[in-house]
Amino acid sequence: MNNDQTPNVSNFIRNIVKRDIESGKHDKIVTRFPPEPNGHLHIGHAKSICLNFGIAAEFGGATNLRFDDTNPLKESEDFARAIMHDVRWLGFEWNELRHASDYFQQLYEYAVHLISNGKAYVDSQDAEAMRSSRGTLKEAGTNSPFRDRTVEENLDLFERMKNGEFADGKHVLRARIDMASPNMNLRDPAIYRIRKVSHHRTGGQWNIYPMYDWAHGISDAIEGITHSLCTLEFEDHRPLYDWFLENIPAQCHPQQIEFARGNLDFTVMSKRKLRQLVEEEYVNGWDDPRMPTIAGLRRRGYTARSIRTFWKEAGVSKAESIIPMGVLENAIRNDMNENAPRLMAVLDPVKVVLTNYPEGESEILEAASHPQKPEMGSRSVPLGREIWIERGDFMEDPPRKFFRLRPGGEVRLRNAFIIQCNDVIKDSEGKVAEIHCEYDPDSRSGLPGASRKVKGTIHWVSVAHGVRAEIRLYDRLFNTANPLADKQRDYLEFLNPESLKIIMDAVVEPAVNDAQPGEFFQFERVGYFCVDPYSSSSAQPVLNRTVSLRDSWAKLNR
RNA sequence: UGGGACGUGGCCAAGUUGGUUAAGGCACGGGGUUUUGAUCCCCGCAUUCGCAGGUUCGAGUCCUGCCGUCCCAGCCA
Repeated sequence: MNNDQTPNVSNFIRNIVKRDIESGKHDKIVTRFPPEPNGHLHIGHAKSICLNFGIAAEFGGATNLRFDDTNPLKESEDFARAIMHDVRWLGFEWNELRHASDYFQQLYEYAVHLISNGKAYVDSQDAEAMRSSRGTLKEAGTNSPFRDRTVEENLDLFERMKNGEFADGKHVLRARIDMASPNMNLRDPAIYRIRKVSHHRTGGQWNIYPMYDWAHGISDAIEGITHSLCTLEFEDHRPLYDWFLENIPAQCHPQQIEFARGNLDFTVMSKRKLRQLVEEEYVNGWDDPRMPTIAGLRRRGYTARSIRTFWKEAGVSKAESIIPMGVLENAIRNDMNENAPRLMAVLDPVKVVLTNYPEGESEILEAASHPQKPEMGSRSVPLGREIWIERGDFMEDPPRKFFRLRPGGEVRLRNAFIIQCNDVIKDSEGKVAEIHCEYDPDSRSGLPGASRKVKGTIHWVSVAHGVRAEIRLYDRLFNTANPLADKQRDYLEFLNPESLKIIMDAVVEPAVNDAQPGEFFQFERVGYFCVDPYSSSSAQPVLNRTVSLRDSWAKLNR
């Protein structure tokens, strides 16, 4: 239920694909995931990845990874590498790796074809003139004075654009469609612009670069894509997508289908904003565990499976929606609950002395790695006369229904003994410094005396054996559900100042020393944590909190 | 009367060409098990599908009108 066994939910795209296969329109489907290599992938891209790769896999088709690298000003090989890594990490392998830039020559030839048929022309207006003659949403645009150049002149000019004879912005190639169209995309859209800059893959080979609309559909056609899935904002571009393919000798005509992006609350998802958070150092890089990027989620401890399951359960539709962060958190909890070995860690330690425990002695207890899965084995947990417990697990004057330790009260130490509190030692400020308890030797886990009913069970770590660790407590990046809702205020004002709390003196049971970077655990009664892949060392383990456990006690006290 | 789309319980979302009682998940409420106040297991949770009319023996599914929300005026993708 919390793995890839989750049944596929029916959605309108799957229905279209299914129908196309049953009707024989296609006997094999081909999809593509087409990121622009100008930033890192985020959880929203994961939806598209899961959809494109998932649906092709389900129907025995193939999916290409294609970089939409038509704007050399913004793109880089570094981003491309990071994207490939993230796609693979998510668990998908592409059929072929392609680039829009692989098709630059073909795209150019098709443009010449368009010009030759009088369907495109070189416009020499400047950007400002083009903008003002485009009209408005309610008024038609006006034709460019260059719209009726001869085919020969257009051909000549376009070739010279390609050859680098003109400066950036001097001319642009436009499709000749309809300046009065109610659809702004059809008002003679630009298809080539001059950019005398080096491209990360084609170098200085080109002085002109195709626009998205021109490059995308043709790339789809070249690759034999059957279903070109994209987000809702491209709905208005579909008539243009189709117009282009109808006006070139394309070998196939893919169907563009739009679906709603996936949004999450308490975060932002635009590449521009994520880049700002990184560049202005509101976070520590693209892979900061608070970021909704794939890299951030990975470092936070999210598994690829949990992300896949999350999107599978969220479904795909055309209705714009914002999914609560709690749903994503629930996905990783389910995965971790199933697969995370259990350990004990004390985040806010207070010392307990077992006064009837022999001085200088200790013992090794065996504790199951998972309460419901004996096959996951066990680990050794040392216990001595002094242990750390959570400060919050003791109260001198507790409220009703407090099941933990109190003066005179009994509590079970997880995997160990039942103890009873006899004395409380305080420091000069009245803060609890030490709690004195007696333990019941007959109540050790596994012994008959352990079956005694005790209201509460708390976790603990031996003072003599515990390992000091740095623990990073991550919380939501923003303190409001929709940081963009308030148009008067900048979204940065809603950054949660408590999104990261660092605890330097937490204590973890020694089994943590065997942990590898990236490995995850449940710290019982606390939450799910993973070993930070970069900062952690055996001398000073660093653990990131992925997500806390559900806490109905805390909820009750809210 | 610019154009394009969307509107099913708190949040997602399924609803085959109109046909008996509107899936499922999350959240929420109640109960049980439990050496994690975790997990797990039961039970409950829309007489109603943005609103108003209409067609029909029968409509969330068809028609008309209205309301609300989102997208489009980059030589970005």
